[in-house]
Parts: sequence; C-alpha cells; structure tokens
Amino acid sequence: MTQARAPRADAVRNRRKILTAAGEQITQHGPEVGMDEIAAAAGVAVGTLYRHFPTKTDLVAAVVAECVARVADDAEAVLARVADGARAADELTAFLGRVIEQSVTDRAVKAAAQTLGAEPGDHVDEDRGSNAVAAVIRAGQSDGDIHPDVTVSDIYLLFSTAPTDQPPAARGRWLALVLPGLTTGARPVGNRC
Amino acid sequence: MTQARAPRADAVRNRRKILTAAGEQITQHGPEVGMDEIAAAAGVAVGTLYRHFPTKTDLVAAVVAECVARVADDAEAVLARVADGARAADELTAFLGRVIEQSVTDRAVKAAAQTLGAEPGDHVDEDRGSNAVAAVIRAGQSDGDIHPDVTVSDIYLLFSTAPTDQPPAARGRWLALVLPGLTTGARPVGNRC
Amino acid sequence: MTQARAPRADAVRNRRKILTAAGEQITQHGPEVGMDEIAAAAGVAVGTLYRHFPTKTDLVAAVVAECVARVADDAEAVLARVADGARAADELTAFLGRVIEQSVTDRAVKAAAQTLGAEPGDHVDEDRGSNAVAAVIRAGQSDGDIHPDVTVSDIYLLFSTAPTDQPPAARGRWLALVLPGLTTGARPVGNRC
Amino acid sequence: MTQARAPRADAVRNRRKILTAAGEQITQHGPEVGMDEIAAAAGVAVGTLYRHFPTKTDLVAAVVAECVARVADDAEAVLARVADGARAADELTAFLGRVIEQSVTDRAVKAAAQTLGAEPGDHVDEDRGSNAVAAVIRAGQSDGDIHPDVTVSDIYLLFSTAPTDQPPAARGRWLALVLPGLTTGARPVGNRC
DNA sequence: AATGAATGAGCATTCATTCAT
DNA sequence: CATGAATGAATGCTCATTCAT
Repeated sequence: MTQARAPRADAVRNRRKILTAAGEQITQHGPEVGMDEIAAAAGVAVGTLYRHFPTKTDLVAAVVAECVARVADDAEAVLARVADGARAADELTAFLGRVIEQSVTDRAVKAAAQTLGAEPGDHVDEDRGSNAVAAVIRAGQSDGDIHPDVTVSDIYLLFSTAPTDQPPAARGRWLALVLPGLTTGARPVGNRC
Repeated sequence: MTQARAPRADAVRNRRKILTAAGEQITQHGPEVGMDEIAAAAGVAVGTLYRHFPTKTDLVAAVVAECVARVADDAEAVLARVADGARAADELTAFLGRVIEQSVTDRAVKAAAQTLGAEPGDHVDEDRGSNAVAAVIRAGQSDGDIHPDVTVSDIYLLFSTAPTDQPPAARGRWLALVLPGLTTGARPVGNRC
Repeated sequence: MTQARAPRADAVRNRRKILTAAGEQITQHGPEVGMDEIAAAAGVAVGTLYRHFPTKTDLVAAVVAECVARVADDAEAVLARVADGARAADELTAFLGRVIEQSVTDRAVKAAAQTLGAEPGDHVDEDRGSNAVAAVIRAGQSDGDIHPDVTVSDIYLLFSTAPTDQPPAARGRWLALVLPGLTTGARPVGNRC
Repeated sequence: MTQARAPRADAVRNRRKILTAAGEQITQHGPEVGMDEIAAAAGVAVGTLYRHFPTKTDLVAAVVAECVARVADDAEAVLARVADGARAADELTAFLGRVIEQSVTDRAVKAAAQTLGAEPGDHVDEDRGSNAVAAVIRAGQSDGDIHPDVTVSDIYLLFSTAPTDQPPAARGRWLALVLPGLTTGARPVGNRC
C-alpha cells in the first residue's frame, strides 16, 4: 500500500481547478452547461477534463461529493459544540437551516445529481456526517427535546425536500412547518409568509 | 351558431392521445424526452404533435395544466365532504397524502415545467383548487384541529417539496414528519423507514 | 372539343383569389412562403389550393405566367402607339424602363421562378409579347434609331438582368449604361448615382 | 511570440476542404443545400463544419469572401498591366468578361449571400478591388477611351446584373450590349446569339 | 500528460404534400 | 368539391465523447 505513484503536482492542481470551475458553472447555469464551458472556465482543454473525469456524470458526482463533505464538516462541528454543552435541539435546528441555505447556492448541483443519476463516489464523507448527526439526535432525545422516533434518515429526507428554489421567506416558513415534526418544543408561530 | 364548428372527432382523439403519451413519457424518461419519442408513443407523427402544440414548452404546459385540474377536482371534492360533515383536518391530511402519491407519477412533469419555464395557460383551475383548500383550512381551524396560522400557501409549499422520487415508505414518513406543523392533533408515531 | 365542363363559377373565383394571394405573398415575403400561408391569404384551405395547383412549382409558374401576360399587354400597346406614329426607339426605351420598374415589385416572383425551375405553362403570352417587341424593333431600325443587329432576345436578356433589387437611382443609371448598346442616339449623361 | 501558435496543420487542411466543398455544393445545388451535404462533400462530419463556421451564414460569407478576394487579385493584376503600358479600356473589357465567366461558377454563391444576408467579414479585399478598378478607369478616361462619367459603381452594377445563368453565347452578347455604355470605341457587332 | 480538432447521434422545428371527413 | 388534420423527410444546430498530435 504505497501511495498511488505520486508526483503529478500539476495534475492535482488541475483537478482542483476543474472541480471548482464545475461547481461554479453548474451552480450558475444549471447542470446543462457544456463540458467545453466547464473546461474553459477551469482554464484547461476538454481532453484534460476527460482525463480526470471520464464522464460528465462522474464530474457531477465529484462536485456533489464535495457538497457532502462540506455538510459532513458542519455536522461534526455541531457535534463538537453539543459535546461542549450546547443544546442539541437548537444546534440541530440551526444546522438544518444552514444546510438549506447552502443548498440554495447548490440547487443546480442537486438537480444535476438527480438528472444524471450521479452516485456519490465514496461514502466516507456521507458516513462522517451521518454519524455526527446521529449523535446529535441522541443527545437531543436524552434532553427530551427531540421526538424519540426521529432518525438520521428523517434529517436526510427533509434535506432532500427543502424548497431550495423558493424565496427566503418561503424557506423560513418551511422550516417552521417542519420543525414540530422533529422537536417537542412549542410550535413557533408563522415565520412570515 | 354556438359550437366552435368542430367535426374533427379524430383530432380531439389525437389531442388526448398526445397528452396522455406526453405525460407518460415525461414521467418515465424525464423532460428531455424527444418530441419524436412522445409522438411515437402517442401513435402519431411529429407533425401532428406540432399541430396541436406548437412548441415543446406548450406541450409541457398542457400536461402540467392537466395535473393542476386533477388536483383542483380533488380539492373541491374534499370541500364537499367537509361541508357534508367530514372532519376537515382528516380530509386535509388524506388530501395531502393523495396529492403526494399523484405527484409521484407527475414528478418529472413538475421538473419539466420548471425546466422549460412553462406557464400554466389559464389560472382557472389553480384558483378552483386554492379556494377549496382555503375553505377546508378555515373549517379545520374552526374545529381547532388546524393551527390558526396555516394558509393555503403552506399547503402549496409542502406539495412542492414532497419527496416524490422517494420510495413509498419515505413518502409516508415525510407526511408524518410534516403533519405536526399543520395540525394540533397528537403526533403520529414513526411510520416505518 | 366542347368546353371543359363549365359551371364551376366558384372554382374560377377561387383560382383567382389564389393567384392574387400567391402573387402578393411571394412578392412580399419571397418564394419561401409556405403553402399554408398562401392558402390563408387566399381565404381557402390548403387542400383547395392543391386542387388548383398540384405543386408549389405549378403555382409559382402560374404567377409568373401572369407577369408575362402583363408584359405582353404592355408590348402590344407599345406596338399600337408605334403604328400610330410614335417614335419606336423612344417607346422601346420607355417600355424597358417600365418593365424594370414592374419587376421591382415582382422581384421575388422572378426569384421564385428561378429557384423552382418553373416553366411558363403555355407560351401564348410570351409569343404575343415577342411578336410585338420584334415589330417595334424593326420600326426603330427603319428609322435608323436602333442598331441593326438588335433582336428580341437582346431585350429579353436585358430584362432578365435588370437590377431589380437595387435602389431607384441604380436602376436609372443601369438603364443609361445599357441604352447605348441598343440605340444609335447620343449617349445620355450619368443619370445620378 | 509572433505566430498564432498553430500546429493544427490538418485543421487548416479541413478548413480548405470545407470552403472548397461549400463553394461547389452551393454552386451546383443552390444555397439551400443542407449543411450535412456540404459536410459530406468535404469529407468531414457536420460538427467539424460547425467548428470552423459557427453558422451557415458564416460559411456562405466565407465562400463569398473568397470570391471577392479572387476578383480583387484580378483587378490588381489588371492595374499592374495598365501601369506597364497596356491599354486601359481593353484591359477593363477583358476584366469584365473574366469576372462574368467566373461568376458563372459562383452565381449560386451570390444568391446565397443575398438570401442569407451574409455580410463580407472585412472589406479589405473589396477595397483592394475598388481601388484598382478606379485607377484603371481613370487611366482609360485619360486615354479618351472610357466615358468620363463612368465610375467604379457602374462596374459593380454591371457585375451584379451579369447574366451568369445564361449560356456562354448570351453572356458574350450581353457584354457586347453593355460595352458601348462604358467605352467610346466603335460598337462591336452582334456577337452571335 | 495536455491539447483541441473531429465525430456523429440527437434535438426541436418546418413544410410540401396526402387523404379521411 | 372544400376542408384541414396528418404525415414524415429534412434542416440547422448542439454537445458528450474520442483520438491524433
């Protein structure tokens, strides 16, 4: 298990440029941007792009994977704060809100993932996130703030249905509508809209 | 001289075949199905398809309009039952569930509508549905079963975010998670998943 | 050889409407107007149009034939005036100018004829025109005003190359440039442009 | 760092093949030849054709530009000979004849240019030609062989109306008819036809 | 390993023409 | 006879992907 044949310093740099550019392009113009456009935005030729990602689907999957990693980081930070004494239910709520806001930017990415049936390449980051969220949920349930039957799947389910393409007011209202299903706290009153 | 002078019985039949086929094709293969494919599925030539719908966007708009009309019919039926003494909150819940199930079929249609920026031609059916749902909500609020701040927009917001592409179990769970945001009743326990 | 089965009064009317409409449409929008458009302009259905002219080429040919007939009428009027004592060279010059101006309107028609390789159906009118022009030329040659080697073909050749799509100034200048090739008179000086 | 960094020897070759093929196809079948047909004639795929000329209009414009360049070259050669002592009026006449003959090949190209509203990209070649012709005209006028009011526009006007679609005999006759409008020399007698 | 030219199936749309009503 | 719905080949153009340089 030596490393995979190291010194492609520029190849690594290219991969980064491509992923960044792909994220931006897809976010801005939707998943139907051409590969040529992404390549141009990354400052490489299409050929190079295809060397790194043999298929458009693969590229999109990689972009999606990055999202997942970012969310996992957030989830682990949440868990750390909860371990430090923060209230789990509050943190989870805030987390939910944050992820939704992030998805707004990445809406097209989500669409892309669906459209192309992109599968996240490796599940490492997904698992990191899941484990952290699970721990937070357990903490909230111990506090009596989160319904005992709530699971990580529920959180994912809500993520995947967040109204990312709606105006901020609608997103806020949606969170208010959905929260009572998770927490035992008093129902917040009609967040605008 | 009242009729629109139309002995084109077969033209009407074709229009129906096209709308049906378009709904099916879009549902099954997403909004990027070719017009040729839709035409083939409808058993007509492309030209015929274009005679009835001058643009792909128009076709999709028509398909969407049908969905809306169906939902509006359902909403009015609900209202009728409520007027007949049925419990508004229960009816609303069932209605929500039914629409979600229906959307499963029409998920791609919804996507298509968004993708192509299709505008529903006339808003008559949309308004029919809205009015009926509003009346049902008011009834539920009088009963004390529906939260006083719930509006028709909330219902639409939930429709538009329903997990139509998830397995049935997930859809059921989603409904369970979302209901407490609408109704005052006891929270139902974890519908599987 | 009785007549061809007479009483289609409305059929005759339709034929006229179609020819007129076709002329207008082709003139205004060029020869690539659709048959549907022509039919609509004529106030009939395409089917009717096709009953009268089995092919688009045929329609165009008929429109062209009408042009030819108009020119032939003009030529015969010219001949009549010459027989009445008018100066043949002057009349011919004016005739040339008139036909060119007329072609301006019918430019698209000319293009259509070329594009579709339309053949004038019967040559009756063509011959009428030719005979009249020939007689006028002979008269002018007797006067010594028209070069002895000028023929009807020359006139046709010039017709067919008139700059119908140029501004009036250019058309005038063209006539001035071309006239010395026909007449023996003093060369007119640079008609603008 | 002077060159445009271009080792695409084959791309250049393809561009040439495409231009040649396009010229031929348009000449033979008119401007409505399909892009596919042109591509096939050039021995490349449509995509390649579109890489070189993003639009049919662009292709046609390029083909037309080549014509213009060829004529400009001819005009400059004429001017050179005149400067060397050749008789300007004779050279101009011969030039006119040559261009007409060349236009025979490019007749459809001209039509195509009109049809598609193709604009010659840069006017460099057009100006080269104009300047050379203007100088030749001036020389002929000094000799007293060309009418003093003749301008470059006149030459262009005649070019644009040359009977390129007529048989050779007609083209010769046309030249004979038109020449007296330009030159002061004795009128040539009826060149056949 | 990077480049970018080439490929070609695919797409939405048009239109002359046919034929059932 | 007229109508207009149906046909389907054709068109200009796009874009994921391959491959010679």
